[in-house]
Amino acid sequence: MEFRAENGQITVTGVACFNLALTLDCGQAFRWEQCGAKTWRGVAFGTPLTICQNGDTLIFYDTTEGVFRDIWAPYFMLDTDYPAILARLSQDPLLAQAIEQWPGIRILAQEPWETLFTFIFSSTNHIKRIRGFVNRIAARYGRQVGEGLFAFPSPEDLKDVSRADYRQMGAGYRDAFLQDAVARVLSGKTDLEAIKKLPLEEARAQLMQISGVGKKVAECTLLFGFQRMEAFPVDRWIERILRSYPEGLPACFQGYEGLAQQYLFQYARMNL
DNA sequence: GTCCAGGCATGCA
DNA sequence: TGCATGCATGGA
Repeated sequence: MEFRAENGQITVTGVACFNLALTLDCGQAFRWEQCGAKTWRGVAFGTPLTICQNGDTLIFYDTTEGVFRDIWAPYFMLDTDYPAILARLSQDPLLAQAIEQWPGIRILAQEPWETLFTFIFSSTNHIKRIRGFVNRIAARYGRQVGEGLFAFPSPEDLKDVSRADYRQMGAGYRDAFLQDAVARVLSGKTDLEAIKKLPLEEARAQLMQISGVGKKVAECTLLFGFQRMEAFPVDRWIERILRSYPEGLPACFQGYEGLAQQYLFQYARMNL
């Protein structure tokens, strides 16, 4: 990855296999808004960002080299060799088709807590509604970090939020789930830092101790929040597309099932 | 009005 | 272990 810093912005050139709009809007993250033809605005790790893509060039506005190195390069996985990974996934004909149709979807390295919380809310919800709820939560309980921009609230920030509060904000029956997640993390019963280091099976089992977290939400948390590329969330859409794989997942997915899953998710939502 | 959504917990066989 | 059902809500 090559980049240069000037005038308070970072310009990264020669970025291969990257589609900013698809990556920010494919249903893995819910806090990015399009604010121009090629420009998006959002917050991650308590840090606001405006970002623009022009071909294979990315421009990060109002940031510094330090913040770029510490937060945004890892968040967008700019050092990951996507061309090599996608070439391998393309050995599968259906995935090759999905990649050709929607090239440049990347996995975002999101915060574990935010990922866990938002995917607990995601069950039997549309992506649009998830976005609305998550942004309401951030605006009400998160620290303001810019004009109309809020950090996602920490478990500490949410410690006094009642079930009635969650209901009032539209959580529906998931109110108790969200409260349980906050309580477990605050009490240390769920240790997200420790889970990060566990083997996949154990990490999943730990997450599933939280009420409202089943296998699918756990896999989403592992994939999007812990960068476990071998995690494979199965929702209603993936369930449908799995009929195309009666023998199970192809060997070429090995180690990157989660990235393959994100392409299949896009393919299924747009084509089925 | 009807159907559905990045599911899960629970009860029952 | 596997299947059926209820769950809140708003977008399409």
